[in-house]
Amino acid sequence: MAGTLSDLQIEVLKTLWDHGEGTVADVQERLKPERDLATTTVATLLARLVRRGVVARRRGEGRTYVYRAAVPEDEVRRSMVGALMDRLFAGDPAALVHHLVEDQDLDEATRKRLIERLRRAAEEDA
Amino acid sequence: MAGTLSDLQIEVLKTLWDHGEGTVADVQERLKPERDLATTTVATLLARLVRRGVVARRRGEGRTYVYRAAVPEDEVRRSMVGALMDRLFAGDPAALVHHLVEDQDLDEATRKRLIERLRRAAEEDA
DNA sequence: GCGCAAGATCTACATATGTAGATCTACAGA
DNA sequence: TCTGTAGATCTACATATGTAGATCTTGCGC
Repeated sequence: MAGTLSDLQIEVLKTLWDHGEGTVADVQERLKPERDLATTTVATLLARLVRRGVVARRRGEGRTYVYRAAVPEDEVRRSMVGALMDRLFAGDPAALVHHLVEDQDLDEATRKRLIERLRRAAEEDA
Repeated sequence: MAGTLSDLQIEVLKTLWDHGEGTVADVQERLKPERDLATTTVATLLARLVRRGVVARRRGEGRTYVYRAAVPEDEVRRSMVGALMDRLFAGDPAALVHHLVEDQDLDEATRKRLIERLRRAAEEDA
């Protein structure tokens, strides 16, 4: 139930998933390396995410609000990967894997590791 | 170089990939089962995609334009899967596969088939 | 040759997003 | 108590998208 989230929105959520809850200033700080946004911009982003229900907030020290993700990372992954599969791979996960191995432009090392992982995944299941 | 494409935009492209080039009317017709859009709406969508460079057009019979995809499906897949991997799986394809097997909500049959495919993919490589 | 209808293009509006200045408010320190 | 300021909220604007009515154009049938 995460709906579609934009790149930036996911980056914001990521800071919350990875570093736990945080104030507007915290989030701004964490995003800094990637994108240097004004404090108000970050505040707006968080406010919108709260309105959407994917982020929640509580009072912290003083008047400050402390934000936290209201949806777990897996759920967002599930929903977004699902959407992508539906749209581009007719909902077939195997097709996506196939694409990963065949068409995605992976360097040799990565490819090797991926195949290895696939083998393991396939085995440890069964 | 496909940038981000919306759901609807992909559906439009899909009609072109799957059925080959077509006029506005054709595309509208093909989209009908999914979304019943006005002719002008489809025309607008196509015009915008042309402006973006992902769709091209040529003159057909009379004054009609015939549209065709200007980017191949794999490229769009590559670019969109790549973006998703970067955003949600730190660019690690193995993590995405892991997610597919572990967290994606697949029914038993699909899961079985997927594992089988993984095994095959892993073997036929190496 | 002429008018009409089919198709192209223009204009328009709502919502979402990226971005941030302008304000408002209330807490901590003088 | 008064006030500066940190932090929250409001307002604003550009672009993208979903959607389609209003026009404009022109090839075709008569």
